[in-house]
Amino acid sequence: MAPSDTRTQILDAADRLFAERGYRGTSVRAITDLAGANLAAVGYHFGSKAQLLAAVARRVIEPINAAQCAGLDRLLARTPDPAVTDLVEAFAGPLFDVMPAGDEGGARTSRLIVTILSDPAEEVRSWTGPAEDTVRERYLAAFGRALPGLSPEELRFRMRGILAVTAVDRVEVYQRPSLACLSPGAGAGEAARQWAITFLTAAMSAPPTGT
Amino acid sequence: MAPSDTRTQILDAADRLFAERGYRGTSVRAITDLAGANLAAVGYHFGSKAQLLAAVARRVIEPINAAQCAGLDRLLARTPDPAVTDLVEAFAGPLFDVMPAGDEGGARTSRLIVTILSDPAEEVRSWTGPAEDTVRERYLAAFGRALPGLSPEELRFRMRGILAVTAVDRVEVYQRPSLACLSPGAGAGEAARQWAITFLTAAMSAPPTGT
DNA sequence: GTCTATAGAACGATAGAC
DNA sequence: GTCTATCGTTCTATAGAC
Repeated sequence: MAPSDTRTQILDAADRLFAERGYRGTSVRAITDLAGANLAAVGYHFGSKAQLLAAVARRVIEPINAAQCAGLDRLLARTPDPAVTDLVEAFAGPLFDVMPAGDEGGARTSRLIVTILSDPAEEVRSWTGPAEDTVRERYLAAFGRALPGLSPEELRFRMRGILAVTAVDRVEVYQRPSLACLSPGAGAGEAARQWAITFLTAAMSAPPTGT
Repeated sequence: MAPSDTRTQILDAADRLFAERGYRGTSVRAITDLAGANLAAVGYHFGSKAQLLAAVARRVIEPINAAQCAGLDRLLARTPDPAVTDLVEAFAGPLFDVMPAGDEGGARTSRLIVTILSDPAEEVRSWTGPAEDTVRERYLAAFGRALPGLSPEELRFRMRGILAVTAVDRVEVYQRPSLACLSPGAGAGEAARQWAITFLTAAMSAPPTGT
């Protein structure tokens, strides 16, 4: 129950190693070594390596979903038809907020998310629940009201664009800091957040593509 | 030398399997089986599994780079300061053109690219050459002239956005066709291409983010 | 250039003592 | 809940015959 629980230690170690080396690139032995636990502890607490990944994925995704949901609720309490820029901020913002450990931690978490989402293995994709789809559908409806005239297909394309821009940006910053062109000091993460909102608000607000 | 060369057969099989299962999820045995070759042939022709990946990566990336480069040359031959939308199309277009095998082949190639780019292993990242950076720098300069007032950092952020949107969109279409919301018939790929140009032109043209 | 055979190492999972 | 020990599998790489 304490935060230094073996189970929690394993989750923390797996979070870090899956992000840094990918799912297949991380052995159970590496995780338990980093966690200071025994090899058999993963089997005992999680059942298998794949179920450990599912637990890690849920732990990182759920707060993001909750924040996205709460943000939309807050907007809708003010007005039934929020502006595009507010929807963008409410949806993309939580992706910049993940992890309290500052810039490196946040980028590592984004790295973890992309690692999970981009792994083709069935094993890696089986953690997903219905909550993510619910949130996305709610935003889809809100964006649809804010952008009448946009076909559902093109709207969905643009929603994917939001995810792509937020996730990939932070991954690159983490993987190749020399290319980041961000001063490593404070504010870099905040700058990227504002750039993303500018970029995505303009993109979402574009007139529908003509036939 | 013939197209049914063992070496080429192995490259084709590796291209497909790396895209479908990732680098670590693909064994050399699976590749040689699909290629109708012997297990030892990979060692003989490429030296190692990692060097085979490098050959696969170069084979798929180089035509894209060449097309991006040629597209920029064509624009610059007309005017020294091309419009943002033309730059977007010249840069992103080749990412939609990859592979002649139609929509499925193109999406699989995009999947391969994302698999390669998102794999954290050093082994997987070592294929890269200086050509990609050169093309990107040339576009960066052209976009910089078309978008004065944008800081180099924000411009670079936006360039990453282009890559993110084009790559992730096609990956999702390939991984989860049920979510694609594209009619599987002809024109789906072309629609996505146009949507991307609309989306990205608006995003790139956004006014600079204020401090 | 192609093949067989195998070395040598790492992996995930688990049985069973404590 | 934690540990040791190990089983059975799979992997890449390569030596050496043809």
